[in-house]
Amino acid sequence: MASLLACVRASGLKLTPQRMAIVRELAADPTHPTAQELYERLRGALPTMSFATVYNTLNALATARLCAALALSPGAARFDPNMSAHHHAVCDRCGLVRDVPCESAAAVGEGRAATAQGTPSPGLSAVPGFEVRAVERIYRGLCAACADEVSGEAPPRASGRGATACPRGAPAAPARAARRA
Amino acid sequence: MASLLACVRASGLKLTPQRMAIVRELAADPTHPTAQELYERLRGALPTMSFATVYNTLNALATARLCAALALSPGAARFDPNMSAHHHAVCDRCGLVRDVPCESAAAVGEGRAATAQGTPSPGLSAVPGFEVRAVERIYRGLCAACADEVSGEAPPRASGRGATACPRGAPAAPARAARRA
DNA sequence: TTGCAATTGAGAAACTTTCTAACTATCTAG
DNA sequence: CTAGATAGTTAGAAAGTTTCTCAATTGCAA
Repeated sequence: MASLLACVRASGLKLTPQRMAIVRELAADPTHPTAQELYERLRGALPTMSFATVYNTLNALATARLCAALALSPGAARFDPNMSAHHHAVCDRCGLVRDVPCESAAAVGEGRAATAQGTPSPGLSAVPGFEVRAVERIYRGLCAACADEVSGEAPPRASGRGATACPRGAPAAPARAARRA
Repeated sequence: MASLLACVRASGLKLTPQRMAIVRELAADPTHPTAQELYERLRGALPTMSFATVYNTLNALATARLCAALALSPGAARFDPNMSAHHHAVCDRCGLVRDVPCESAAAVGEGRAATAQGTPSPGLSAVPGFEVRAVERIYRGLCAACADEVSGEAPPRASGRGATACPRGAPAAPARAARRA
C-alpha cells in the first residue's frame, strides 16, 4: 500500500490529498473504473475536488507508468492500476471488465514483446518497420451473468432478416455496451 | 466491389447515394478512418450530407457486421471494413493503424475463439463463466516513420527524474496519440 | 521557514456521439 | 410505371468525455 504512494513520489509527482485518495481508490478497485466513477465515489470524502483534477491525476499516473488508460470500448476510458503483464476480458453486453493473467512464458513474450529479436508474430511482416513494444489482448464475449440472461432471451439464430448476407467472418463488433446500466 | 454494396442490400439496408459513397470510401481505405475523417473526405462529393448520416451509416454497417468499430485509443472510434480475422498494429506516437493478418491456424483459433470447447486460454480461468466470443490483439509500438524520428531525439534512457521508480512492468500505456497531426 | 514550481478548482471549450422531428428517397408490390 | 410503406436524411440540439485556462493554493526542497 505504502509502496504505491511511494511510487507516486518516486515519479516526481507531489503527494496531494486528492492524489492519495484517487490512487487508493483506484488501487483497491478491480473493475477498472472510469474517471467519472472515481470522481463520484470520492465526492463524499473530498467534496471540493474538481473533476479536472481526477483527469489530471489519472493522466499523470498514466504518463508515469503507474497506471494504464484503457480504451476497451467506445466512451469513457478506463483506468487500470495493475501494471504487470496481463490481458482483459470485456463483456459485450454489460461492459464488465476483468483482468486475465497471461500464462507463464507467454506473459513475457507478449506483455513486453521483444523488439529487435526475430519477429514476434509472422503476420507483423505486413507492417514493415513497425517496432512492437507491447501486445494487448482483449477477450470479448459475455460475462457469466449476461450469458445466463441472454440464453433465455433471443432465439439462438433466427433474426428478422438478411440472414443470407455475405460470407464474411466477424471477429469483433464492439456491440456498443450499455453505457448507463 | 459490387459485392460490398450487394452485402449492404442483403443486410436489409437501403442503398442510398450517401451509403454508397461511405461504403466505397471506407472499403478503399486501409487506415481505418474515423467518422470525422470520412465526413470531411466526402463533403466534396456530397456537400449536403449530414454528419449524423455518417454515424448512422457506420453504426448500421457495424450492426449488420459489415464493418467493425474499433476503440484502439481514446478519442474517436475507427472503422474497419476488413471483417476477416486479423489484428491491429497501432503507433503510440502518430496514431497510425494497420491491419496485421493472423497466421494460419491461429487465425481460426483466435479470430473466432472456440466458446464451448476447452478454455482457449488458461488465464481465463480467472474470470469464471466468461464466454469468449472473440479475441482481439493489438500490437502497440512505433511505426517505421516514428521509430526513425524518435531514435534521433530523446537519449535512450536518461530522462529528467524518477528513473528509480517501482519495479513494475509496463504493458501498454496508450500515450495519447497526436490527434491533430 | 521560504520560495519555486507543481497542483488544484471552476468553468469554459473542444470533441465525439446520440437524439429529435420533419422531410425525402428507396424498394416492394401492384 | 406508380404508389405506399418504411427506412434514411438533414440540421440542430443535447449529452457525454476530455482538455484547457488561469488565478489561488500547496507540497516540498533548500
